[in-house]
Amino acid sequence: MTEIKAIRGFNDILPGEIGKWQFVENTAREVFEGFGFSEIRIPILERTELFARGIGEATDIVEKEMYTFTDRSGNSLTLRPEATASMARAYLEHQLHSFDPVAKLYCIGPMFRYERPQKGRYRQFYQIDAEVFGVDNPMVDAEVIHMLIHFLRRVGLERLELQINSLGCRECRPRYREELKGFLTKRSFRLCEDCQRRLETNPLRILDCKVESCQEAIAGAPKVTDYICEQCRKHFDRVKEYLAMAGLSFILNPRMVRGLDYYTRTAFEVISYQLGSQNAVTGGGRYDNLFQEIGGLDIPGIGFAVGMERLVSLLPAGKGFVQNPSLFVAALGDEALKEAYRIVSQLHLEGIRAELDYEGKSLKSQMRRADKLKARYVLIFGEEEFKRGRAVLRNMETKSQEEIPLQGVLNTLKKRIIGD
RNA sequence: GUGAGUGUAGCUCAGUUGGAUAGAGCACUGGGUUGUGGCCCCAGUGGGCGAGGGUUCGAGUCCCUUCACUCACCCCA
Repeated sequence: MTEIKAIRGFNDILPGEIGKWQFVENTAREVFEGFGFSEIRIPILERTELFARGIGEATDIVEKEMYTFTDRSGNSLTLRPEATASMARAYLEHQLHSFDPVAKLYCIGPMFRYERPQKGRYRQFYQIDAEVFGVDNPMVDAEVIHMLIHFLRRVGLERLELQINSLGCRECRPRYREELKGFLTKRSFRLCEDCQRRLETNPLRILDCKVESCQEAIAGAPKVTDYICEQCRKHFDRVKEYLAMAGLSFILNPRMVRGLDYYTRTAFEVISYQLGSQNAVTGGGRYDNLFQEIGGLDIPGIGFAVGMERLVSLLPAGKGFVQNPSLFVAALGDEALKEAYRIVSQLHLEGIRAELDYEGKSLKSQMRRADKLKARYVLIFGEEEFKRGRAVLRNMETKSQEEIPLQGVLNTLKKRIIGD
């Protein structure tokens, strides 16, 4: 029998680290709700077409990274590679705009992309998504970014860098694209192999190529922000203004490019230099064309996705996320063990973490286990005391112990455990 | 999809120019204290060296193939 292991890029999150995940999720819920967002849960499977149209046929995600299969009735389905398209679909399908044109939604859950795993990148990975549909006012751009930064601070992350850029709209971006292409074509002999190809497929991507010779070739290249139209320029100026009003500092990165087709105007990323090569903890932006691609209505949107495993990996180690038992009951002898079981069961009903040894091992080994589990108290429940109607309660930290009567043990224990 | 690195007990690793029953520390179990933890001491369980093939009298050590993991590229959270 060969051992069955989890498939490539799919990881288990074990009890030792789950505390961090719960902490991050709880903080996100609290912060986002405070900013007026509501949770939405969407399916993990969608019709392939939703992503193909929403994200863009020519993107890497759609071209080579989707988990797509045909179900038993012949429909092409895809495990969601991101949440935004599904959230937009849900918004349209249930006509949420008829309740209020502005919808502030967030969603937490796994995404799937068939990529080669590496540090900070897995085939199943978790994202926290927040989106605002229905407003294109720059004030919302700033508000969303403000919420994001506030969330990251609440989670305890320091030394992060907020980068912003404007990608222009469908009117002005093509102009810039041509301009850039023209500039780079003259210097194409200095570009790496990948960038030679990108010159045709996606010239903007060349801007953040890491190859040195490419960086040199890019020097002096036209900047997006110099080519965007009047409306886009105004929009971007207001975003910066509102960000400043919120007291946020940011770095303008005219070379930041987003890989999904639907992004327009504001784009942003939060970078950590403590991560590996995949250093974006979160990324997002405005997408005023997405809705038209998938449904027809002209609804603007803006949002971001936080990469949970990247975020969790930045959290300080330890920090009391592990839950330890409050009480360990060490019983000796069958009768005492039965009584111990009764007591522990009662404590569980009160929500008190209590453990006992089921195997009837020696007191020494039970004490060892209690110590290993870092139990605060041990109730020693031997046959002698049991006959006398008493038990010994030991405080594992102070090493002091006292004899308590069996009558009313539950109350005594509750008082001791909850009391301090 | 491409490239590089790694693959020996649950974990971290050591295994000399291929040589005799594969090691250490930690962890685990038991004992030293016939009913008491974390330190210490003693003992024990546990792998046949990712898998398959080859070279050889003999391979964890050499060659080939394959798989897995890691990091990086592409791209993204």
